[in-house]
Amino acid sequence: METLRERKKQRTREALLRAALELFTTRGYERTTVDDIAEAVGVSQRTFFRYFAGKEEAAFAVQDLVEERFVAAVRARPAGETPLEALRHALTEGWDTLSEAVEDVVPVELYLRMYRLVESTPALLAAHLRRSAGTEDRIARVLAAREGLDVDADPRPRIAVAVFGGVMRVTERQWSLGEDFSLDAIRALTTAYLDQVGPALTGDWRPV
Amino acid sequence: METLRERKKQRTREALLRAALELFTTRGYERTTVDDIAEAVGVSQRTFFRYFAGKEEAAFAVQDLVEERFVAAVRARPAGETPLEALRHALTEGWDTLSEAVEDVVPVELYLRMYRLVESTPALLAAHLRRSAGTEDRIARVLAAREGLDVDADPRPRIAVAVFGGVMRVTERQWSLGEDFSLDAIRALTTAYLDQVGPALTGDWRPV
DNA sequence: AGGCTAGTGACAGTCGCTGACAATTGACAA
DNA sequence: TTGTCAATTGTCAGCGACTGTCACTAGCCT
Repeated sequence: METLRERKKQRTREALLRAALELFTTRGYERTTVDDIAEAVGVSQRTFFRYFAGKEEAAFAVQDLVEERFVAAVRARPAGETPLEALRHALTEGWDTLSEAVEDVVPVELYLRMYRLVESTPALLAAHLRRSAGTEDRIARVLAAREGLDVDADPRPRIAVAVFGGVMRVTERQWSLGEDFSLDAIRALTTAYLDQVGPALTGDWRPV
Repeated sequence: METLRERKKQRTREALLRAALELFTTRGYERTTVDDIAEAVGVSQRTFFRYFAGKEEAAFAVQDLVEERFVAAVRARPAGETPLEALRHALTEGWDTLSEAVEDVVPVELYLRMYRLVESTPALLAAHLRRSAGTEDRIARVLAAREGLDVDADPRPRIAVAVFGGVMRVTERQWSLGEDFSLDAIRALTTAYLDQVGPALTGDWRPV
């Protein structure tokens, strides 16, 4: 029971988002102007900026959704799990249900193409890393709360999350450089790399 | 035995850099225009862009130097050390000799003020994280070479560096939020946090 | 039906940044 | 010294991201 106005706004936003991602992933991020996006949807440039604070925000609108789900998933993990277990399970669980969640907004395939584009576009990579830092901060707070610690007094929550996040970034990069751009591929890579944290911190890196 | 032209260029670049950092740290990064910097030095805006690719490059010119030294330090570490030992020692060694290295270009105090500004300026933080990612990549290659591994086949070098880098970012953040902005403070924080990696990855976070 | 207001377009302006061209200034040989 | 060449710089024009302003239109509500 929503008003016509709201439906119209929703549709405009969705059209802008989809057009933006489509243009970004085909033509490239830098080579896509805001005017291009606005024109593709048939609105003025000014209207684009009323829906998105900038190109960047449009580029990460879906990613926002995904990360929000991840934070929620961590929060929902049973208290019996250790922090790292909670992170890991929340993550794999997130991959499992990602398709349905994303598909509500844009085709998953478009999201994955965008995800790859981020790695190869310096401006987007920078934005992504900064946003990840923000998400990591929130997760550190969740973990600290789970364990009854003060996140500002005890560095362990932040460090654990930073380590986890670091591995995820390596994973993303490797995935985007590979040839299998499926969800299964990134899921497999994720677990494989998380298993390598222990060995990586060990002194002896005997060739495998 | 350098020509007058070269000396003049050197002085212009130095003046631009110093003016930029001074303005950034007093007025703020976003609130400083390139015209401001150029005018402070008495050159045209176009000339600024002939010395620096953009505001960002000026902001990180000193940091470039510092990171370059760090990479070199890692490369110079004795082969007997484990990868993590090498990183840690290169880092603390870097702090020890930072003043002399930086002071050749700008006052250390200015550099440290800039370093703090990065944490509180989203645009700079994003740029910093992207640049750090680049540095981490280079270090991963150095470590892989040290251990005779293929950095693209074995994920351990990248993971180890990502973990190390993650801890460093947490350290930087905490330092910039604290009250002691001395080099000693950041050095102490660095070693303290690195010692927390083990405990942070452990399951039980019993309140201290 | 008519007033109210959210949403939009049109316009002007700022700032980062780039290309092109002309003017200047140091380098170097005659 | 002077003239030539090349490097450095300033000026100007223009693009793209983004913002403020204001008038206008279209949905909402009585």
